[in-house]
Amino acid sequence: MLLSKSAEYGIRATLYLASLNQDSYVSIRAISDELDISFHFLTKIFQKLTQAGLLRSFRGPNGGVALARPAGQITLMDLVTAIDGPGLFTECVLGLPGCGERKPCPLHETWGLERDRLAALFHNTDLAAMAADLETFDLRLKVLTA
Amino acid sequence: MLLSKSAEYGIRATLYLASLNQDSYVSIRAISDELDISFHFLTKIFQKLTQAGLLRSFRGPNGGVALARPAGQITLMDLVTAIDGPGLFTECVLGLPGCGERKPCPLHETWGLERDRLAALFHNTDLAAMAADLETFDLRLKVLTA
DNA sequence: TATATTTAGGACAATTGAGTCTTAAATTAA
DNA sequence: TTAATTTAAGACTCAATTGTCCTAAATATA
Repeated sequence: MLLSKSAEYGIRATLYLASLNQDSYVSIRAISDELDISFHFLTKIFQKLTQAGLLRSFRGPNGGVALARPAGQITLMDLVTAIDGPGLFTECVLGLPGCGERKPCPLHETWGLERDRLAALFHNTDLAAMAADLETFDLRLKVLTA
Repeated sequence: MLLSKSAEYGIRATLYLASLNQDSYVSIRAISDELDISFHFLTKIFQKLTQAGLLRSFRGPNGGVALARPAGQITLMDLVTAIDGPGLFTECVLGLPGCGERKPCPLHETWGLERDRLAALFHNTDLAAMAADLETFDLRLKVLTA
């Protein structure tokens, strides 16, 4: 359980939105249908991303959501921290509230290195790169229908 | 949320047990008191570890729990998988059930490398090494009392 | 203006994780 | 045998996450 369900859905759906490469708004219903994610649940997740300034939204006919910036300027880190908060990259892996340089827990150093790598990975992976991989390698965003 | 609360508690408590370096059984009550972990909750966690063969337990006066093997032969990986299951090291980071080499999700390759590093870290860190660090660097297992 | 469309947002239900409590079973010692 | 100690195990409560539903607000179009 590295990411919450909300974060998983949010990443998949936003990446799908980016891959459409569309100028106009895309309705949440269309995305939730395509990716088999609950429409209402996805709406809430997108609201978070909109409030975080990662998406734009528009109500009414032909409304929907759109990336607020070019896909190359929205990173996995942006999405994860907007949805799950920064905890994964800041908190002690043993859950000790006061863990830090002064009084580290036994995993502080060793996990710190790994956590920084993970943070760098999330920071250096943007929607444009992922969308390009989607095309190049025929990757997928939804479970295969049986 | 890399690890569950149960896993956090389980690691802390088992490491504390190892650090005592005691031949006889140590009562769960003594450990839960020392680390400020709910006694009943910790009992459940230790039951899992006992059933997984990582701990021995003994009922009655002078009973308690003890490591089932030398501390050098119990790894973080043992503890985490016994408590949280293997999901962290096996499941798709986007939660796609069928994600694999044949039809990978966009993060499959990049997360796979990081996940393997994490798995290696957990696999290569054992209780003896951590207990030694505890002494050497005066690290801590419990929150500081105000 | 009236109607249809679509996001916003709150209330609510279901599920899971976290934590508590009680009783049973095993063991020791008086 | 009796009483005290301690883990085992199940029932139960509480809280957070996940998921559903309904109404309001904004917008476009007829």
